[in-house]
Amino acid sequence: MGLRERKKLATRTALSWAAIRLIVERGYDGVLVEDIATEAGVSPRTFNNYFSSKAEAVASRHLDRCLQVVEALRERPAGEPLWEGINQAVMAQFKQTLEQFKQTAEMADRPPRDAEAWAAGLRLMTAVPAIQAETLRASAVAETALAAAVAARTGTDPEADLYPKLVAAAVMAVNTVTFKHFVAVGGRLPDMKAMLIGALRQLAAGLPEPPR
Amino acid sequence: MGLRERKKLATRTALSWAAIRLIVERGYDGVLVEDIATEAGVSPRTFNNYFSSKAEAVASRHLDRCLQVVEALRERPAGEPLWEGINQAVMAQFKQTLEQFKQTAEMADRPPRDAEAWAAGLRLMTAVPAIQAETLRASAVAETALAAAVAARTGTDPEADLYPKLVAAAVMAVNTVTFKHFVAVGGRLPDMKAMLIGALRQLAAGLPEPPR
DNA sequence: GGTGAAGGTTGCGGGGCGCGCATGTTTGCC
DNA sequence: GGCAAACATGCGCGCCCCGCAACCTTCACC
Repeated sequence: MGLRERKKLATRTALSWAAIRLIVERGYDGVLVEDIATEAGVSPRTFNNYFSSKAEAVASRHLDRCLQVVEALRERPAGEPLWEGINQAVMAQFKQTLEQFKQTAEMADRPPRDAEAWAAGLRLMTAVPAIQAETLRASAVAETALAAAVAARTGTDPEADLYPKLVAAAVMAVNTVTFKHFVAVGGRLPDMKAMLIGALRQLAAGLPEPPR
Repeated sequence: MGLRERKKLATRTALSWAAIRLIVERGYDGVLVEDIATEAGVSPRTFNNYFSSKAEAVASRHLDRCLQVVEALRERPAGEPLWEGINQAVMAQFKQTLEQFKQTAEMADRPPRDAEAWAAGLRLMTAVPAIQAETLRASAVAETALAAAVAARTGTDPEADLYPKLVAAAVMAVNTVTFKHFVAVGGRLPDMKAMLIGALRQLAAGLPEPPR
């Protein structure tokens, strides 16, 4: 990867993190595009070369995370059963989310005792309609890619067949629900891993009636 | 329902239809909020008393449709199996969507031969990022309501239990996929009904591997 | 029916946003 | 080393969204 592309990626990431940090701290309306650009060390005009709105900048991290799941699935051994591969891909990315979460807190230069304030800000941020909308759109984009990966793995047609789309939608749904819960509990995860696995298993097995 | 509320609802609906009609005809950027307001017979300022963006006005019809599914499920007899109720609720609303679709075309005052132009406009409209995002958010809102309905029906906890959320997410996913296909084929529906039912059945039964 | 309170609509004004365009600067390639 | 493409930036404009204040309609209670 050339210098050019690396720089672009760095700028993009910096803008996205800056947007998240500032908005978590000051609230969505308390942050101008100008602030984000300044924080990332570029001009305000440049912000809109990368993102077409504040919300998109925020959701961009989410999009990247989701696309990594797709990447992970594509790299699982070909002979592996579909749902085993999905399990592994999702779990791998889940661990990485934890890393990122810690990084975020560190990047915000916060002592651990402010963790609750950070979590509260996160909750507030995810409650903003525009951010919800853009985050969901990111999920939808990733879902399409995931469906393609599932189709490739199961030998189905990504356009004509319903199965890969259904699987993709179901997996993304689990991802979304889990992420919401993650934010709701403020980043502390009691048995979230088990929850993720359990949800995926339920999906694969079907949902005829509530467990137990 | 008093006169006041009826008027409000009428204005809201009129604004939403006007937004859809104009945008399908002229494209998203070819329509100003002012145009929509004029079309609906209110002042531009009033538009933003009902919707906080053009995209939200468009998605509002989708939201209403989704919430009707929830309503329909709530009105199914209590003893009925969950997935039977879901099937009926979804199918009932699907029929209504057809009605609405015809109505839309009629409201646009178009002879049937312009159906392709209308469909093309629709496709264009649904490709606009802001509209995609807002539509997905509407789905998410409805999903929450659906989860609550499922919880009520299955005696599970809408907050703590994962099952109702998973069911809701899965059903909404089917709805979304179907709607996309609906738009993709331009409103002509070969065996979409069977497709819907089949998808719902697959979900209930589980997705361990592709059918056949 | 009359009347006050609540709820809606509208015009005005302003800050912010998103983007097209033109210009200067950096990167990649030969 | 030099050229072309890609990128960052400044400028400017039109639109959007919303707060505010004034006016008008509906509703409930008398």
